[in-house]
Amino acid sequence: MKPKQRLPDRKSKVTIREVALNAKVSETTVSRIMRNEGPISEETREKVMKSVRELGYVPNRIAGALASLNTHLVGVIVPSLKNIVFPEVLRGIQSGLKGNHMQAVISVTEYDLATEEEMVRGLLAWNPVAVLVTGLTHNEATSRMLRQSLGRVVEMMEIDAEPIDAAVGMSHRSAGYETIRHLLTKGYRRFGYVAHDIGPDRRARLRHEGMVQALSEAGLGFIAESRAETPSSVGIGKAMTARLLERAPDISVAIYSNDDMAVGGVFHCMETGRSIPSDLAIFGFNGLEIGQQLPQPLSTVRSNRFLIGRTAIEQILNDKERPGSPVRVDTGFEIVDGATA
Amino acid sequence: MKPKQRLPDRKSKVTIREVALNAKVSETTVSRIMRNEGPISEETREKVMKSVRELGYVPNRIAGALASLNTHLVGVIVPSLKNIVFPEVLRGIQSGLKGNHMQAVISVTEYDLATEEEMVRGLLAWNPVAVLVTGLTHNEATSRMLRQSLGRVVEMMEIDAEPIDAAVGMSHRSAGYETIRHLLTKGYRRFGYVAHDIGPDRRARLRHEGMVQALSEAGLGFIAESRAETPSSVGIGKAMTARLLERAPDISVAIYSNDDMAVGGVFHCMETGRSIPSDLAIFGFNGLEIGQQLPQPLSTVRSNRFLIGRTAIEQILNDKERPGSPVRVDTGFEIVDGATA
DNA sequence: CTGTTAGCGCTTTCAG
DNA sequence: CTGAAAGCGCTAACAG
Repeated sequence: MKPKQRLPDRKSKVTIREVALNAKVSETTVSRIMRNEGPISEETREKVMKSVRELGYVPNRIAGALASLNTHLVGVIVPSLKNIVFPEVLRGIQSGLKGNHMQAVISVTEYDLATEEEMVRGLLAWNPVAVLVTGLTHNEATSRMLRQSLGRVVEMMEIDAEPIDAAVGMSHRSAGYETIRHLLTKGYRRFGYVAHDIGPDRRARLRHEGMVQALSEAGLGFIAESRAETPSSVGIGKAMTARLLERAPDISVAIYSNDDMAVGGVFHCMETGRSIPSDLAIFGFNGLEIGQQLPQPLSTVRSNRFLIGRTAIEQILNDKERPGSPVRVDTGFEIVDGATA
Repeated sequence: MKPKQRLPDRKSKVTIREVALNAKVSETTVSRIMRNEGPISEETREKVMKSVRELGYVPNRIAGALASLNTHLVGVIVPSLKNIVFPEVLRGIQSGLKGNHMQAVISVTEYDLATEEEMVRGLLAWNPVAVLVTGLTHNEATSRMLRQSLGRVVEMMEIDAEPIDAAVGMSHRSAGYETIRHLLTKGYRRFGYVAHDIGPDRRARLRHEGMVQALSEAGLGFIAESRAETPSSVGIGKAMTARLLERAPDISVAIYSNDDMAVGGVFHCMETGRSIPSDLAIFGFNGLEIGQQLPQPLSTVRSNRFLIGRTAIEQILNDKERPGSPVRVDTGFEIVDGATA
């Protein structure tokens, strides 16, 4: 009777201990080699690396993090993945992380501050080196947690208020203000506003405020506004444009809460045979590729999403400690004078 | 001389120890309460929770994970965040994770298998409960690591080959095949193909193979193909369409590697005054919102990205152990008979 | 250049 | 229902 073959136990993890035993060195030495730290003789290194390869050893970062009190984790919280804006921020983050053997733990709030609180609590439990959150508005508990957390905290996207530690983004209020100044210069006087549900979208609200201010300084105001109660999309942009034009057929320019919505406006005009910009001018926000590739490039404001993510990471890489007083980094914006307004 | 005020040390973390001391119970009890596990008297629970709140205790998941040998981490690897497809998969994942107090660690490979290897190694070091990777093709080292890893492994997006543990997605080869069958039924005979750089995009290649097969069975083939050497985008779709039409002005339908490219094709036709579909029919892949909102809804194949992410998570939630033999879950696809072909 | 000794903060038996 | 003891796998001093 043949003895049962002893299969290698899939569950038997190989730890630093096995490697050390196998290579006949101490665990410390193996640890040093795995982290490229401290002086190691070439001979020892090779001997150890041989064992590492033979055994297929993968260091356990959990244990490492606990011992060194340093996770190389960055927590990231974005409100949505629904339009391409936040994935672009994430791309910036990933690009900044690359080569720093740091890892991103990503959570999505769906624009809900209570969810944000939950996500922040969950992230902080992993002792991340830094937490990158979206926006400067949080609920009480979230703010407290972030303030008291040990690592860095970067609030992304906007810089219109005082951050906890650092903010990287642009002034949405100015963007709104400059949008109107730009359109006034071009001679527009009859303004309409088309938006998605901007209740939870503070930055869209700030832009709107900036617009209203600039309009009011010029003795004007929006003739009509049409706001949806759903998140932004091209379809909603179409629908809200139709509604706006019903209410106020005589407006000359429609400003949109963002490019997705504005593209919907463009499509609506195409479908109803309106000429852009003579029958209706259209102005968006973000500067997405799709808008720039339309037969008539969309007039809009370019926000630098990738740069925001990238810069946020650079902030935390440049300085592991919080600055004496909160820092704001302006990644700017740019009016894109397209063909639709 | 006043004694220097003793500020609460921001760096002094509050651990389970402090809570236990403060509440005059053992650490074990605090641990049980924090995890809602085991029988605890109401009295004790309240006493402890009071201390927890007072001290602002946040359990350290690193330590917890090390002790319990269970992180509630799910590693996710996607090739790109550049178009909206993978963010939609991520949304599905996040939606499935919600309420399971699990967290996603996300990495991006930029369609590079060596980068993927690095990312997989990095992720496995955190002992995730599961790893969700994109596609069924990996390099040798990656495959080995995934096979030997302790947790579940779900390969997302395609099911055209044998997975390591489980695959969730659709058959891209069939999608390509069915696309041609559909267009043949509609009477098209003169086919062109427009693509982004599909070298690293195995799924686009599989679709192409399926198309070529169906064409060949009908005694046909692509009259012309125009492929870029860059990732997909609306702009590239425009440019490649122009190039295709130069080479073969007489094709009747252009099939695109995906919707982004196809939308570029639509815009090109608008700009050059071609009628769709009479002058040129256009067919995409993915079923993105933008395509469906065009003045003429795009004819395309709907892939269920959100569902793929969602289902991948459900797989690992349903069964913590790997199935006896690899499982394939088909999330299907659907021909969208739009107005462009 | 290498090893020894203590933990990191929590969970898990196993006893009461 | 509660607690004591023994680690999880690794790293950080500190010696040699």
